[in-house]
Amino acid sequence: MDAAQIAQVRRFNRVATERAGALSERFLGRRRPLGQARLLWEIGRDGAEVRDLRARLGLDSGYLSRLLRALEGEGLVAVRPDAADARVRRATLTPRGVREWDELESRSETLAASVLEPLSERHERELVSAMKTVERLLTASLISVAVESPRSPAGRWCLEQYYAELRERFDTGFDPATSSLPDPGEMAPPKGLFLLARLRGEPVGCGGLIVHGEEPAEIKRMWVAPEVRGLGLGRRLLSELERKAREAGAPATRLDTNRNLTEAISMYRSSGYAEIADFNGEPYAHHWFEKRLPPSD
Amino acid sequence: MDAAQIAQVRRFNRVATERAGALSERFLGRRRPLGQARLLWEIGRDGAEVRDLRARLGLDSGYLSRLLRALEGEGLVAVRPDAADARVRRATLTPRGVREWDELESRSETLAASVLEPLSERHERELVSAMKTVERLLTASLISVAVESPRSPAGRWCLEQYYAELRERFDTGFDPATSSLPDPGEMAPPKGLFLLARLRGEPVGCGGLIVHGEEPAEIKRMWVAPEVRGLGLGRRLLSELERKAREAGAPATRLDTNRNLTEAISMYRSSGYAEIADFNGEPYAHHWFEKRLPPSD
DNA sequence: TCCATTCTCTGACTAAAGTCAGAAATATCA
DNA sequence: TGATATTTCTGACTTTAGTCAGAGAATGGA
Repeated sequence: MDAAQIAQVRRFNRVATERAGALSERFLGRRRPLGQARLLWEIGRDGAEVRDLRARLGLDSGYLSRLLRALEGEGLVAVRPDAADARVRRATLTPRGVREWDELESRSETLAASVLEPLSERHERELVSAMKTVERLLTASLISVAVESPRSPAGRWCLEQYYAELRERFDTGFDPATSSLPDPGEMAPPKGLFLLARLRGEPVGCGGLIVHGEEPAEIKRMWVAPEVRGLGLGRRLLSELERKAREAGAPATRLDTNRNLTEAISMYRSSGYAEIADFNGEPYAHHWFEKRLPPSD
Repeated sequence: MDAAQIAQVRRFNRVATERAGALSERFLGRRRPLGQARLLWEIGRDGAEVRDLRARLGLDSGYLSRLLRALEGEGLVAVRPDAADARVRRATLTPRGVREWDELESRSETLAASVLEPLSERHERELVSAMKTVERLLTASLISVAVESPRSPAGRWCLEQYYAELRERFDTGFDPATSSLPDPGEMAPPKGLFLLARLRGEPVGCGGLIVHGEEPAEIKRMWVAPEVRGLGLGRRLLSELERKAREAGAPATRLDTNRNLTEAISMYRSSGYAEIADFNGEPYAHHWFEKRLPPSD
């Protein structure tokens, strides 16, 4: 990452912000304040719970309440208590609100079209394909990886997804109880740790590490959500776990895997893992890998 | 331009705006209001005239004045009358203001670096190159083309740039008086028209058309500023002029050019122009071209 | 020299956005 | 059942952003 690359990112930010400015003018184009327009948009055709809106837009509850009253006053929105939990309230669009929403939608579409309109067909295709790349990789860079507890709701959810995928992909199905997989508690200090990847707050991947003192550390339960595959998250989790293992003084990392997880196997090989003999007797595994770690400094 | 392309542009807008949001938080990160921070940034290390700031930021003069007073009050900015014209005032940063500006600069750099930081080297290169493409083509799509008077300040400026370039590139130099180039007045209704291309308000290209009734119309003084070459503006101007000629009932468009303007010649050829005999006796020309126009409907 | 124009500033506003401290209703759990 | 937490709402604010009219100084051109 050199200065020229950073300068390019900054130039890009400037131009993209200029265009994004046009986007908020799309909202401002209506005579409605931006805050109200954004809220109307966020409620959407299907409606939304007020607490969700608060979280998504990051608004103060008092302020949000007032915005809702304003939209209600204009006959665009109706707010009713939730059937299941009467503390929670749901906002839905009235027929007039839906018309207004459609109008915003169509403005947004017109704006997008106006970006392509002045370009020749060749440049148009070139721009769309570059935008696709930028969107994909910008999304990748929005993913944060941090140590969390495997017992947290997000941690449990990822592990559940992981098991479900194994059940589906292994020839024999998969039952966590039969596997020699460690108890979640093992992936917590002092014996190990658990990394969780999040995109916009939602969990999208995980990976566990178990440290065995001077022996090689074990990498377990690496999982990446299907919607973010191909963005390099697997490799990122892997190298982060290796770093943590090195910091803990492990001379190497080891892992096992099933023959059906072909992408994982090729990622391990290309990340410097060499196949070794069965070291843990895991009944679901067909391959065992190890990577020597350079000493931490 | 199909629905899938438009959808991609919208997805891109969403993600890029999300990142751009981080950008305004960079400003908000300081405890200073966004408006003040933007102004401080825009004044820059070299200072700026107040009227320029007003134009660049698009602010009301009263509002700008108050923002300047606020920054002055904090000891970040000094405003002094311009030496040449005492109506104009220049804003410059005080040493403290420079420190503040450097802080914003470094925040912006850190933000840009944080976009690349989570990516592998391969993805990093891929992202930077896609950003470059997006920036280039988004800039192209920000260029507006409109009919203006060739006598307007912007029109004159473009023509002057055009002449200067011919002087430089023609083997024989160039003197508008010797050329059979038309008087600017001819490129105005009813005999013709003049197109001017602008990027963020600044003129970046032009092209004139002279209509000869039922005879082929003539295209004259096509010029594209060096900094926006390669973005398809020449072709855009050309096809717009052809459209105007067709609307005026011309059966064809004609033009002449000098042998040294090789990019122009190849653009004419690839746009459907065929070489014809000298039709106007222009002393500086070596090639004459014509393109038949399908009748307008 | 006078008149129109340019440029900046001040005073007097408004609207939008956001904050904070409770109150009230409902749900959850020991 | 009671204590605690969650969710939304209202009232009473502040700050930011922006508009508009007009004053006053300086300039440029007839």
